[in-house]
Amino acid sequence: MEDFLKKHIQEIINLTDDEFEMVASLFRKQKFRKRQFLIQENQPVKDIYLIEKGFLKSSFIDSTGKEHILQFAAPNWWISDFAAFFKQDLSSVAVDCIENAEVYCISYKDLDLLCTKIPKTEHFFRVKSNFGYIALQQRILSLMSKSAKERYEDFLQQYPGFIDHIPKQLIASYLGVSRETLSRLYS
Amino acid sequence: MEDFLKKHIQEIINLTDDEFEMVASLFRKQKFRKRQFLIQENQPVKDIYLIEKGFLKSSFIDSTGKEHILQFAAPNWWISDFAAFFKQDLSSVAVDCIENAEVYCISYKDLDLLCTKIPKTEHFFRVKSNFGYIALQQRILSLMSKSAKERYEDFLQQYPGFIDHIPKQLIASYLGVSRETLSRLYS
DNA sequence: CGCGCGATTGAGTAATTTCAAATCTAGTGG
DNA sequence: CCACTAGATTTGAAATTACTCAATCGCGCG
Repeated sequence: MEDFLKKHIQEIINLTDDEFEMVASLFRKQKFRKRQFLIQENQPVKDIYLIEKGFLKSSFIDSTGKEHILQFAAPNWWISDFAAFFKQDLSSVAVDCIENAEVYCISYKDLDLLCTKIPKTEHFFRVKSNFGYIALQQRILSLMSKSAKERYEDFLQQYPGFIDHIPKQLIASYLGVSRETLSRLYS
Repeated sequence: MEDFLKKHIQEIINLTDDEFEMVASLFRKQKFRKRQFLIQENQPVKDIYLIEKGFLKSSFIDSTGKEHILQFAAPNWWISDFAAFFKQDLSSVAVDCIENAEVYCISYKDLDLLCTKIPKTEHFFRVKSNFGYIALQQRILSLMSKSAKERYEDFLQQYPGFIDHIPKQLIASYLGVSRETLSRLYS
């Protein structure tokens, strides 16, 4: 039934059926429509979300009103305002749907409970966090050492499935350039 | 004896004396001198390092030969080529000392062992990883949404202890601007 | 004292932004 | 099925920002 969840977790750890029962019981399934917000600015962040279907983004509006994309999320990716979630603070980042989406979510309390009851799940989330860290580090290096064109080509190569689902202006914002500049890269 | 290590870990988890014995037995203490490398490019990365004394940096040399600072590390900070370490791959990042340093290090195998034997330590490293992720996310936002001057002022405010230990040209590289630009900010 | 390292300054150049307008496209309601 | 519209992309031109290259300056350490 919760086949998606099971497969996702078993890419990293092995769980018994009983253990998985507990895991599944702590996740809730939710559906959202395009342009709908999962998290808006300045609100408590209860959950982190694992995407089963659809595309989402997390973004930050700066003091001049410009939107900066922190993250895209495709199926099998996690998304939230992780800073606010882990510090149990108010959000400074918004999360919304680029396409209709179906997600599994888990609350801070339940995540904590899960990690305490089943240490293997704590391992799962440590590994996920490590890889998230590594990905962000790569992105910082890319922002600092590469031209807009190189960053765009790397993006296309690294996430070939994204281009068909995400408007170019959002990709521009993710890459840290204006949409005009991105548009001019191949002209 | 390993008082530093104990204090550092107990900021996040509580360990019994026996548990701490095991922890301490898996860390090794090392000393390095200014300009000495802990990790050089294209080598296996055996360890991650917790700084007791001194200042270090991790940096990446791009295709044009320019150095980009990924991270500084002061006492109580961890440093390594985390990407290479967690993927057990060759380093693409170098780690070296800005000042003479004393560090505790632990190998991949021992870290794994520790997390398996004492689940609380896995929690410790998950929390550390989460906070590392959050810090990198903040840095990405800063790189994308702020001017060089704002980034510099944020840096000074966020890490007031660093300015006395780290040459401005390295700070410039960390902030993603040329040393000349940083020098011109207040003129 | 001299050398190496770090910081500064100047001038010209390259890259990207901003603002404005035009064009293209996909989805929606009639 | 078409027309309309909002969203997305492209293009142009001017302005801005930061970079590069080069030279100079300052200083602490051996």
